[in-house]
Amino acid sequence: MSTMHDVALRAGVSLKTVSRVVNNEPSVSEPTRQKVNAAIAELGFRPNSVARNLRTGRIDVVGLVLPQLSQPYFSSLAEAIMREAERHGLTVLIEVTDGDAEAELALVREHGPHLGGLLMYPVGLSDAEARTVARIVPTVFMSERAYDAPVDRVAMANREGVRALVGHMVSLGYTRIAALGADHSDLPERSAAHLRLAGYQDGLRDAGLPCLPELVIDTDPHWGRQVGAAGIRRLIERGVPFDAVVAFADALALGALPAVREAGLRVPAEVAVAGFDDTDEARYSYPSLTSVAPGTAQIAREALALLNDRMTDDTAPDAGRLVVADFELMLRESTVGGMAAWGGA
Amino acid sequence: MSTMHDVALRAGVSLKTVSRVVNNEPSVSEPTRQKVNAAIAELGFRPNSVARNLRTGRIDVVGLVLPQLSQPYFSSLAEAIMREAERHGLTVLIEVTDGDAEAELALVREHGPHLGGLLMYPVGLSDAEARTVARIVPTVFMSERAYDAPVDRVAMANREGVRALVGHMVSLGYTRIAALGADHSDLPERSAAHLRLAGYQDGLRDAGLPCLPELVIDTDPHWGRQVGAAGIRRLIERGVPFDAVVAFADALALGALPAVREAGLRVPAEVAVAGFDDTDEARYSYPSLTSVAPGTAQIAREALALLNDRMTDDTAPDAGRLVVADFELMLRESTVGGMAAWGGA
DNA sequence: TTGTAAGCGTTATCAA
DNA sequence: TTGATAACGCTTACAA
Repeated sequence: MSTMHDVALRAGVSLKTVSRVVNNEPSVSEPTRQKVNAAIAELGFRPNSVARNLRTGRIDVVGLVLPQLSQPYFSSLAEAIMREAERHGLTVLIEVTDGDAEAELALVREHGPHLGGLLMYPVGLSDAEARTVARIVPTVFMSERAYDAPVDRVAMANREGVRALVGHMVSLGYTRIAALGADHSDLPERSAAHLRLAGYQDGLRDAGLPCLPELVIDTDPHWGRQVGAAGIRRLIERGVPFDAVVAFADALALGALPAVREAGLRVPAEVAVAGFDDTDEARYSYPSLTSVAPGTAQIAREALALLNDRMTDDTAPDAGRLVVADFELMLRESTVGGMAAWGGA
Repeated sequence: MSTMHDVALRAGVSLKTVSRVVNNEPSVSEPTRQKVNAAIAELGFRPNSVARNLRTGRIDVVGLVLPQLSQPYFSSLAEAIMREAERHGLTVLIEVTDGDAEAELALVREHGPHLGGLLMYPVGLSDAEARTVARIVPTVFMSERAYDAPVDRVAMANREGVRALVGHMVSLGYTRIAALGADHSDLPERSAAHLRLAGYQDGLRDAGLPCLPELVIDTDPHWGRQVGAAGIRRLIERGVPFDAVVAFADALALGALPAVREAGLRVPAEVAVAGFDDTDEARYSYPSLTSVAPGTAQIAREALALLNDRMTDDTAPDAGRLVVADFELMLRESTVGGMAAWGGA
């Protein structure tokens, strides 16, 4: 690899002048700039970011801490964030914690000091630990739960999204709408469940419908397909009549689909089903699944804007800022019907 | 952040002695080592990897270049590689090309020189470009196509996997087995299709069955669900009788499932279906899908072993090495039947 | 066993 | 507008 020194020699200028050109500093005459650029091109010079980072103390690498990568929501979030980071001239270093609360803090302790910033989807972090993290490195959380810590946070429109989803079902004439994935603990880490349940209640209230406890299905916190299927089976066994299912996650909804079919009910003719997250599986399931798209691209954009702000601007406010991304209702066959997923005519 | 200097001052020793302790060099007396370690602990000192890398010229960061991340195979591959890299003390920097051939080379040109090594899933790279890449940075390809270049490569057992899959179907009594996803071009980038087709033919030959051209379905190179569904519909329209489908990718198979059902055929009673890749969707589809698991964990392990070898050992052979990972047949409902995907009794 | 001095490739300071 | 020189935090000779 050629260095600035080589370029300087070749262009017949000083090291510092090359540095000026590379960094687009203003005070360089046009002829000089051209000479230097020519030398850079001839030598195929690329600035050594390691040396630059050492010197500036600034690091253009931001960490992205996720509980998993092999899960559609996280991998597309990661993709969106990498795309966005590139626009900011930042490189993303992804770290996976497997949802281990201890690993989350350990990882930040280990890598945090040598990162320019941190984007984190925290899972097991306490308020105190969140404060610790923010002290180590400029941080933005992407999380549904609130923290008692001065940390910026980007969240989904959990409540509004489900509320709109319920409204959609009501508009189609469904009235006995079940909620799948509820939680009645006070655990802050179940905030997504709490907010979505609140949205469900809002939606019913909007429509003047009662909120019937027997239609609210608590489930295991691990929102997988089996959990969704089990929830619906319980509902059916109890003999509770229902004509729609608002699942708090696509995976729950995708488990609900076969469970509904098992009972001999057609989707959406007899029972409408919808989820949350707008994962690929929702788009391609059979029937395709109506879902709330949480605005991943916007989440990425806002998260990087907030982080960049904290990384560059010392006047960033002390208190944590909260940005809630817009949602979008993706209407598909599981509520509005239509042709089969792969149906020709 | 405290530096070695601070630690040295605190421990009352020289900079170099601290360096010795940090790097576990032998010639340090036990008392000194303890003093230094105490100081390190008190100050919470972490060696600055940027400075270290600059000085040593060695970089403990390896690039991972993938066409996508938001696709199950790639995100689980990435996860496996990160896990494995950690065992080698390496950090993984993921880069996504969106399958753009130009972006692949540009990315390597841009970041390659400042990476310790490179793991790449090439898509549009020519032989010449592959040689260029390998000249820039120690590289291991994870790819089904062979390159006329001295680059190590880790591949799936494409041919053997499909061969075994056909054998499995034959053992269940299926005899008119269709191949879905074939390609009859000579394009090297379609190697996966070519190898899997060869495996299909092997399997038929093993069983003494003829290879009927009308059962070999060429498809679009983009192995998605719609493509799979379209292929099967064509087969059905032509009135070709078949009792099994070996799809060259899970996505094709997942498209085949509804297409088969559309025709009023039951899976697997009347038509068995299987795929390749063992994605999550295969595991959770309805019915769950028999598939060839390509040994992702092993691919990650071998890829890092080869790369580490090239990064550290100058005696690594000049010629490119090839490692083919073991496959595993994941037998599920779409061939062996059984309870419904989520079925209780 | 321990310490001193030099240098990795860049940017920042200050003077020309 | 340009350039000489120091410095970022660490490791690697080479001495002591």
